[in-house]
Amino acid sequence: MAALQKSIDKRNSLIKATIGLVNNNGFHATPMSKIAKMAKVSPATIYLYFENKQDLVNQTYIEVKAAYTNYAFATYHKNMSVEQGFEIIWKRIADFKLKDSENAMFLAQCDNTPMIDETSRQEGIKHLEPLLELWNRGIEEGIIKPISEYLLYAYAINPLSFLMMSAQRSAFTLDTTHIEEAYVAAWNSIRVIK
Amino acid sequence: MAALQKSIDKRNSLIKATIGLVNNNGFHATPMSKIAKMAKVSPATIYLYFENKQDLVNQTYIEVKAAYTNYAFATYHKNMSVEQGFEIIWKRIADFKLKDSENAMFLAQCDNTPMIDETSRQEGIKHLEPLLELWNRGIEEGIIKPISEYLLYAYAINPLSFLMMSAQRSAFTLDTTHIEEAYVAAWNSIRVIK
DNA sequence: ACATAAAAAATGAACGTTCATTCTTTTTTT
DNA sequence: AAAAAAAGAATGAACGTTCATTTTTTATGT
Repeated sequence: MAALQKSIDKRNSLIKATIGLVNNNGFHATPMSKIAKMAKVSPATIYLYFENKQDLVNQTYIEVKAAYTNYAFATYHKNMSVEQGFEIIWKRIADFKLKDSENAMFLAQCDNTPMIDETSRQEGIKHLEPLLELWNRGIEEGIIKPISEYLLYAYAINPLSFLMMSAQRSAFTLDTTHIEEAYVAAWNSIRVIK
Repeated sequence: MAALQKSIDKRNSLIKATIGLVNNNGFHATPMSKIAKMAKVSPATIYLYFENKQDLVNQTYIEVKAAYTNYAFATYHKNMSVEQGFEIIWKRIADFKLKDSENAMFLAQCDNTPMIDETSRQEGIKHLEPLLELWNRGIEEGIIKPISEYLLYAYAINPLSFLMMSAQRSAFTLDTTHIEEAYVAAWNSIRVIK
């Protein structure tokens, strides 16, 4: 195998191990030694790919966040109507959180703890631009309530994280009916009701 | 001062120190030595009040959760209409999260990490009974959508946590206008729209 | 093609530090 | 004076990171 590919594989397996262990134990309860063991690598090798533990988790965060937003916006185009655009993006996000719940859980933990550097967090937010643009367009067209983007996000998108966490932790199982109901609730919370 | 009162004070200041330090640094990055220092107590003394670090944080969680739900349901009575009841509880919760953001942040972090024992988490959930009862009544009366309590919570209550965290972390400031807008969004997401 | 030497990558063991917890002594209360 | 509470110092384990060596890869000359 080409040396470059081997390097990429090793880095990927380190990132994957980090996600798995942090999900189960939290940042500070996952030692580098365990990450190394899970990735089948020596602890010292991690430091060839990452500066230190903080750098490893920052890079993991940015990478997972990029994969998430790529997936979310993959089928969206700027010439769609606001309703269409919102439904498509919302359902892609739901899809990601259901199917790729390992990654989704990791993002949720990062977004709710002081685990990630502030700069890396900012970097992650940047990727959400298309959604903010869509909302602004919706507000201009009188379709979406003229409220802060924080409120829009809180009611339209974030509840999906909560649902995913509930499904992970309790006996609650998220099926397609729930997703449709959740979509209706999301849309009703942010649209202008006449 | 009475010895009993002194004991209570010492325990309270340990719990307060725990909340402050965990909020800023996370569970595993707050050493017992720092908690002791902030509470003006010897590290050894902590072990007279709590079994170990995990027990300290579990008890802190349960105590804060109880204060939260007490506040949330203080002005609610079972003979209120569903609309009234929901508005009153919702706004009390908003009030708590705004005014007592230290405690609210602590709960948010506990609820989004593997920091708390599963049993303590369950214990915390119990206190929400009155709200679940209200929702069931709302569903029976055809006022609230007949969907899972997880969905109701995700759209009606949890967004407030997200908003509080955003306000803490970014330049975003939550004022009374936002709260009213958020309340309308919450209600529209869970009520039956005719 | 192949042997070989230089370079790079990877390793396991070791280091210094930090932490939760305990032990022994001192202080405070009864 | 006895008992209880509190203290600071000590302990052992675990951690992130680095160091000295070994293994693997790459480049070179035949």
